[in-house]
Amino acid sequence: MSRSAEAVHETLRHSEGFRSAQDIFTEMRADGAKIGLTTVYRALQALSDDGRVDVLRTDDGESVYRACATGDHHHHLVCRHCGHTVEVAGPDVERWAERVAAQNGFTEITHTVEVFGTCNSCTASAER
Amino acid sequence: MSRSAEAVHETLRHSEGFRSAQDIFTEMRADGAKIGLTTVYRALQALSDDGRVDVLRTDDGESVYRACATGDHHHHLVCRHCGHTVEVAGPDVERWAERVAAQNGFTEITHTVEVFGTCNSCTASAER
DNA sequence: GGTCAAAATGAAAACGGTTGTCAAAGTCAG
DNA sequence: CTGACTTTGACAACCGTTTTCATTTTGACC
Repeated sequence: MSRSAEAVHETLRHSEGFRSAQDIFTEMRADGAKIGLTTVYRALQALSDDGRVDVLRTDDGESVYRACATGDHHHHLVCRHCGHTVEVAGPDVERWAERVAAQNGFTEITHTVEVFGTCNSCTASAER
Repeated sequence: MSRSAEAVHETLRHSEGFRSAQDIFTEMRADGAKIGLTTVYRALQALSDDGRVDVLRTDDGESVYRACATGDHHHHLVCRHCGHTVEVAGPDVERWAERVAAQNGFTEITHTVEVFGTCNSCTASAER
């Protein structure tokens, strides 16, 4: 893994929620890193290939990245306001997916499950 | 709902799986329809706003559309080879999402759940 | 029929995130 | 130090999508 990929990973590890490539690039530059946008994209791709970061697509088609605590399979609970993200395991969902797939003759299952909502503190600040 | 939106909806209704905008546009043109790409995009947007078609993002960021049997909340089981799609209800998943959200103090939940796999007939043709 | 304003249409340009290009810079074993 | 190989980054190209804007169509109302 190249030097800059590590740097990108490091930046990601300090972040709370999902970040876009451009976003990461801007922050790294602001922190004085000498890195190009191309390299950030390459690093993110490499990291996600290695399963070291998770990737999500926003509704407007942007890819967003996050360094997750574990490489194990998990899903995300994302606050749509502040981006705060909780990793959640969902054994029930896995089983459900397997079941409906099998019932319909589908094999080699993969699935995407993401939950969006408003987190505690954002609810609080909205009420204020 | 405008004339061309109906035409797009009709085209979609004849399709088996999820289709991209450009794809739909090409087919309609091939069928002799006089319609512009812009209008197809606008129609798809209107239709999805009305909940008359479902939208998905492919892994490479393309939006794909499908006229679904029901306006009720449901998920999809999509064959990654032929695009064949089955609509599935997932009450268990809904409950799971509600539960993990509540446990973490999240409210106003929405979620995306899509399952990809290889369908019966594609498994068969691969073995042949 | 005719007139007019509002809505719909589509060709082309703009947009924006992402990926490709390619030459320069860095790395490292021998 | 040298040469082979890898990494980097400025910039251009790409591609799906959206915007623009002038033209056409629609549908009231006479």
